[in-house]
Amino acid sequence: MGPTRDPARRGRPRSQAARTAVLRAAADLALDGGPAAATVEAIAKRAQVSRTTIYKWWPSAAAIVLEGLLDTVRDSITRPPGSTAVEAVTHHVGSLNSILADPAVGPLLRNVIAASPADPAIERALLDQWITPRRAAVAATLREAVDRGELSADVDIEVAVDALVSPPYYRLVFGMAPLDGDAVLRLVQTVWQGCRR
Amino acid sequence: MGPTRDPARRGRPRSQAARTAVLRAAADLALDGGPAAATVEAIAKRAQVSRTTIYKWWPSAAAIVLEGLLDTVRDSITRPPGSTAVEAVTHHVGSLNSILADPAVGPLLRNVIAASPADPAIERALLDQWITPRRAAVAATLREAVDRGELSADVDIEVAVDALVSPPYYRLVFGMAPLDGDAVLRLVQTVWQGCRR
Amino acid sequence: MGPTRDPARRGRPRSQAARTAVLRAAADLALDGGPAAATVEAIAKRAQVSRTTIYKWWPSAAAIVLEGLLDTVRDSITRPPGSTAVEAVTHHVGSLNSILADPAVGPLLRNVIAASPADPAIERALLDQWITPRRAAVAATLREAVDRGELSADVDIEVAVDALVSPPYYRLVFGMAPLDGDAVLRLVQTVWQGCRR
Amino acid sequence: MGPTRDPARRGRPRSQAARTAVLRAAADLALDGGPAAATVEAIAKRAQVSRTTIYKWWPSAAAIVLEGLLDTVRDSITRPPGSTAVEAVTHHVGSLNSILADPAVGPLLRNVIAASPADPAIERALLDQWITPRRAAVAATLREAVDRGELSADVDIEVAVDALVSPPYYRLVFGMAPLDGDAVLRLVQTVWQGCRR
DNA sequence: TTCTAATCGAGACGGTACGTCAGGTCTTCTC
DNA sequence: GAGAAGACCTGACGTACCGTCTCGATTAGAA
Repeated sequence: MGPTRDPARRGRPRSQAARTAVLRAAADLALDGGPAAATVEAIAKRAQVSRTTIYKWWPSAAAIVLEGLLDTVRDSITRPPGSTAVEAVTHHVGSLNSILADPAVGPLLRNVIAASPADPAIERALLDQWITPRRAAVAATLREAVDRGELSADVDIEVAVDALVSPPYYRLVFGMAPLDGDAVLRLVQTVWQGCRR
Repeated sequence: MGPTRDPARRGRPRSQAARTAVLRAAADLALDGGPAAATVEAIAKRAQVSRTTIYKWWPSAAAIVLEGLLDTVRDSITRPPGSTAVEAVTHHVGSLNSILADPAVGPLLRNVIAASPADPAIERALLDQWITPRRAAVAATLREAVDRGELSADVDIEVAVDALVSPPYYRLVFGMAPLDGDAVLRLVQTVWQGCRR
Repeated sequence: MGPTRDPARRGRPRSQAARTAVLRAAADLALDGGPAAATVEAIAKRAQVSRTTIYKWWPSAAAIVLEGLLDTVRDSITRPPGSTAVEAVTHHVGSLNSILADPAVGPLLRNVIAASPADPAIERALLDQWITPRRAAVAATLREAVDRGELSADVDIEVAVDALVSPPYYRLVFGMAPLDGDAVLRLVQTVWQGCRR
Repeated sequence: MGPTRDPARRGRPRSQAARTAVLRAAADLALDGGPAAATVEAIAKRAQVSRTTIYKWWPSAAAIVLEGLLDTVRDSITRPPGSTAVEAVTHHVGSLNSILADPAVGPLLRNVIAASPADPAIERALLDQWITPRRAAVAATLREAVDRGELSADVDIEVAVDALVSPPYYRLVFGMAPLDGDAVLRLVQTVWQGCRR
């Protein structure tokens, strides 16, 4: 209930310019050069920031890319006001697919996913800050539909969520062409129908 | 009409012992140690094979792991004799899920997937030798069901395949718990129902 | 008008301990093992210094040996005070011969000479920092003797220098026994006499 | 005095074509590329000969270069008929200097010298087949002059030989310009005069 | 103002793995 | 039996990044 800002922060404050320069540089390098290009060394050089500073604030290059990623897609889980359950799901899967298909985002996420098996911290962050919230949003909508009787009571929500959201990731991680808008519609429709009886 | 043996193989023949030792070592290292442990250096040491020999036959550590992987799951795309279409699909998705959930296989595939964004050759091989044949098998079965009128004529086969096969991969790459047998059944059922009308 | 200390030296200062350890290790290895033993790898190991640090400061193993060599014989070109020209020349050739005959120096120089045809930088350094200053010292003394009328005016200084200094090198590079003190005396005497008329 | 050819040599005889091709290739490579270029690997490739064959007949690349060198300068120790001692010495030193100054020979010898500290066999061969015969020829001539009273009886033959022959080598191994004809004359004259009294 | 504390930039350092090159040794087939 | 072809192990190369470590320079609030 008191003021949350720390009143006793002495010393030189953290440079916001350095932070954004680093995030920007990491994204740029990763986008044209792949994961191999986004090394701490290269990021430091491009961001005009010393390596020491980077190591002070981030544990790895992948962590930088992930932080930049989460920054850009913050608040991307939305539900159109007044929408029905099926509309909401369609909107969610559609915007998820759009994000992953975005050439300025998808490759970055793919890089972070690639870093995750070697780095438990990345794996955790990815689950907690990316996967789980999105699954929860879809699951809530489905549960609502079940409650309203729109969907069968014995639907396995987790399985339904899997069927709805995994295709865009699957296509991303294997470098396949992303789903187009129609395909997303058909996907949702198919699963939705399958959940009615 | 002579025997099949190649008459013109000059020079010392390739050591099969070395090949298998390398594949074995790579798998072992990757399984307990993650992708970071399966370096060419470490593989060479563990397999008692020289680094140069490895570089002669494989372009990277990931390529070794992939080759070992493809070796172990060779001919894993099967269809139970006399099975109906839905049984065949269920069998396929179930065995795919089992493979990915196998603690001696899944992590290896996850590592290879992680290597793919940085290595176009790995990405290609993964698509051509892993993904495409499996998709084709499922797609053929679905098409057969459509032809027989078991499924609606306007089913989008690619979308249906996506919904059926992507969940196991999705759970693998994000380090989530794999689907259990029941979940696989429900997944297939849901999608199958969704494709009937 | 402050002290001579450099005010603008940023970053971690170079480790003198590492430098001397490397020079020492290189000399030791080269002395018992020959040029083949003094690899950068072996030097790094023996000096307890990382290979990268070595590559940061020296371009090759031979360069290290040469630097150590130049360190140990620094200021070895001296002229006894109050000496006549012939005494000075005798002293110079004698001490040159002693250096090359020194089992802790000669083999090192021989190694560096062996490296020179394959490495222009070594060849240059050898000429500029070893050969030329020594030739110049002898040439100056001879020229002085000519000026004083002790030697004939039409002496070819370069040829005389060659005759005086080359034998110790010749014996070193071919692995022959070095000249002893008497032989040096006779050598100088012979050439000196040959230069009087 | 029967035929010198061994009557009991069974199997395929050694290919002379291979031998000369190897010697030629080694010389060519060493001449434009320095010692680093004349590897067994490169020689085999250029000579169109298998590496195995080379290793069968020569112990190292330097040995090949040396053998080629000795082939080309065979019988180069001559004495002009009817020449006086001083003429003979002048001729010898002059032709030695010419050989070392020859751009098709000097660099090869320099390479072999460079290989000698790391290879006792090369060092031995160089002394036995190159240095010693030449020193012996000069020493014999000098001794003859002493016997005839042309030179002082207390001349140190070894020292005199050193002074006469070492300058060309010295200049070769350090990459200095070779002596020209006049310089050779003055060198011999100087030493000769110095040996008279 | 001066002190104190933190950040930042520069750069050296010990490591690990990379991918390559050459050296030798070997095994097999061909002439 | 000589030679060619080629696989193999060994060891060193020079490079790229890693993560850590000194330093000095900078920038703030606190004394």
